[in-house]
Amino acid sequence: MVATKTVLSLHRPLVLSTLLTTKRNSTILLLSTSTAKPTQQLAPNSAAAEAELAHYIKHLDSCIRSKSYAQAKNIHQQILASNANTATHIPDPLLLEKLVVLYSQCNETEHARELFDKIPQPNVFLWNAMIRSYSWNGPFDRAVALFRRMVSRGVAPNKFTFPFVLKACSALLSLEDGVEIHDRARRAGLESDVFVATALIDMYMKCGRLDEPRRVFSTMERRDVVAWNAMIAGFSLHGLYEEVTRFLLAMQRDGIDPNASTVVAVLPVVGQHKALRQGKSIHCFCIRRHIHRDDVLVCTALLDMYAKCELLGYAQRTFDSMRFRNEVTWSAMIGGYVLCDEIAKGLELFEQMVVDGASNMGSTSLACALRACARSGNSGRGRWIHCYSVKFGFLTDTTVGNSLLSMYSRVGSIDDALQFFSEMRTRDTVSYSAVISGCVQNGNATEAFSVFRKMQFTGVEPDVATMVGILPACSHLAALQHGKCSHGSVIVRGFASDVSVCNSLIDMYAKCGRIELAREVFDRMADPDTVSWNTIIAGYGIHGLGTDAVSLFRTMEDSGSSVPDGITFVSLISACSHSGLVAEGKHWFGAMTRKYNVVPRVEHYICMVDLLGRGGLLEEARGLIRNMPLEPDVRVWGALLGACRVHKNIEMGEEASRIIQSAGPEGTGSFVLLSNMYNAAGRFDEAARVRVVQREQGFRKSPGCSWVEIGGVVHAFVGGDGSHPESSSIYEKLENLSVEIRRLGYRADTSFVLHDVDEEEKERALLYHSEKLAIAFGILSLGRDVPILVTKNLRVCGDCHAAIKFITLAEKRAITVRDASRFHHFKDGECNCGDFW
DNA sequence: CTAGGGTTAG
Repeated sequence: MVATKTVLSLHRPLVLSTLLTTKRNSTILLLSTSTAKPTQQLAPNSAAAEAELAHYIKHLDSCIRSKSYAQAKNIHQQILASNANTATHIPDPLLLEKLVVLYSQCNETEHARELFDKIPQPNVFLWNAMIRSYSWNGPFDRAVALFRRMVSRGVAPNKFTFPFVLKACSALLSLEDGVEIHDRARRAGLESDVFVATALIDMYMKCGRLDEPRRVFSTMERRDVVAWNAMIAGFSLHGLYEEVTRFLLAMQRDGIDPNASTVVAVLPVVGQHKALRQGKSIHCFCIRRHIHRDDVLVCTALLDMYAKCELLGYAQRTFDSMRFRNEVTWSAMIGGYVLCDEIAKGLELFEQMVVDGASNMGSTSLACALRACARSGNSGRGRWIHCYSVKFGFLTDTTVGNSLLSMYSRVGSIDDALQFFSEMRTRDTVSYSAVISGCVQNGNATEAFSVFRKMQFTGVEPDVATMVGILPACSHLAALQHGKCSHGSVIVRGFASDVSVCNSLIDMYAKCGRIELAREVFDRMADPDTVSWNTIIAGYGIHGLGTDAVSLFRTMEDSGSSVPDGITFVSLISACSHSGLVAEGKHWFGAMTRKYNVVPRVEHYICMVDLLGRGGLLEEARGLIRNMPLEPDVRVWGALLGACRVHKNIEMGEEASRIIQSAGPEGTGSFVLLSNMYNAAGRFDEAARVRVVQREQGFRKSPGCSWVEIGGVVHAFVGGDGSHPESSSIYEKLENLSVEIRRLGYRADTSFVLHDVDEEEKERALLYHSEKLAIAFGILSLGRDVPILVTKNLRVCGDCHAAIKFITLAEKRAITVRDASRFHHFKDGECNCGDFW
């Protein structure tokens, strides 16, 4: 491009002579006179040059018309290189026009713009070409800016200008610009022009307004397929299945035949609604009209529709029958398998693509395949795709990069995710969000905060998903101050009415011990969805407020707007379980199937076993497992084992643990329980053996850890922790407390100690449990009137539970402990869980 | 026509 510039200016003097003789466009004169220098080379052959140029232009024009862009560019190069006749280097106005059109059509927008800017007074045609180029390739705001400049220069936009600039508005989702341009079109009397009106419909639809398209559509002087398609595509975009079918029928009644684009516009919403019958009839329509045979778009849309309807056989058959496939075809098919949980087949297809469809490989296909890896936990394949992306240059693509981040976090390799994240060249909001939620999912909420801070520092704007990602980090840490801060941020950014954000806020407040604030957020919601109800019900559950959870469920029923799902009943039954409402829980378990058509899944049996087990009905729990229609997995037996441990039923516990052990490595989470069980039974060798097996199989027991937020800073402790700067005073406080509570009647229950050590040692180990450290620090740091909330990642140990009750007496203050199961509100020597947790 | 990050339970 620099070269072009040089050439043009070098030969500028010639322009004058040529133009003076041809007088094609006097404006060029103005351009050139200011910089005109004495010529070193006159143009004796200007007539010949002119002829040659004319020849080139004609050739160029015909190439552009026949869309032979490569050839056209070639001609441009010839003109540039043609030293034989220097006159051909001139910025001839007609040549410039052709070149602007050429490069704008080739989507080399910048190049086109450079040439465009050399034309002092472009005509409408050129403005349109330039605006069109921006509206296709972006930057879209430039199309709008150019439109404005065009208008201010007094050039009247025509019926081609409006569609182009409106397309840019839809890309920008800028309703404001769109409305302004609509106004101009109206004043220009072009509002009901078929092209303009269609573009208006499209723009309004994309910007989320459905009333205006209907109005514009009704005022149109005539409606062609494209206009109908715009309406249908718009409704399809908003998932309005009924409207789509209504317009589809109306269109045919109006004598307009649906075409391939119609079909392509309709099928996504058909798939979305799993309207298989409709989908099949569209398929038939395609066959009748011969519009699907080699149309990649139609076939891909059909394939996708079948996949969304979970008819993978039909999808695959459509896929196989296609003579031509593109990236979308492959991606849709792979994505279909992933959607239907046929992960292995999805990966298989990806492998086939690597062999047979490599030319179609693109970032979307890679993203689909990476999603499959993430879902299957197949980190090997994921890494392979990482390598593939490096090899074939896909790594710079943010979609691929973000998929990799997600894949690594989903398979548990958060370190790899962080490593890759640090190496990424461009990190957008999605990248940050992926890493933040990745950290939280992998249990590292602190890291999530640090990434979040870095994000704000870098100036990448958080969006709704980012906030939904960071709020669980607050929930996890029970970091109320961080949570409130995030809530503030949510309000400032205008996300406060987003349903998912509210759901996360409800969860955050509930888990930070402020159930009343959770309720407030819930009550303010315009229309809570099922997740909202589930979250608030579970919130009451973990606070031991089972009765409130049940009454809330009844309200949900009455409201009728959200239908209870499987998770609702998990939340409800476990709420009953945490409050000892055994009969109530049983009732809802029965009603679940009878009244709500929710098929019990393993999760529900886990809750039931937990409910019965905690209530001491161990036999009944075991009976339930034996009679359950599903295969009980290790988690079910784990729930029984947990109950056996609480109720110290060694025999049944052993039975449960045998079954869990026979399941092999699957029983990861149960290792801890099992080991604790043996420890509680005094069988330290067996307990140790379990831990060895566990280690051999590569499972690390997450260490018991407790934390407390003081002034917005989370202080974490592990058992026997000496790393805290205040350690010496914490231990001193604990020693004093130990004396005090003993005086009040506390006796250590050493059966909770995990190691085979002598009694005195055991007592010391108990004294330094992480929850006690955090509590001691809380007492030291917080004023008497400030409530103490300590969070523990595992269940609070039984000895600590007993000790904390005495501590509330000794210190005359309330203490709240949130463990893996629920909140324990300790006060005046009692706990609201009633020793039932 | 496809595709990247997100909420609820145990």
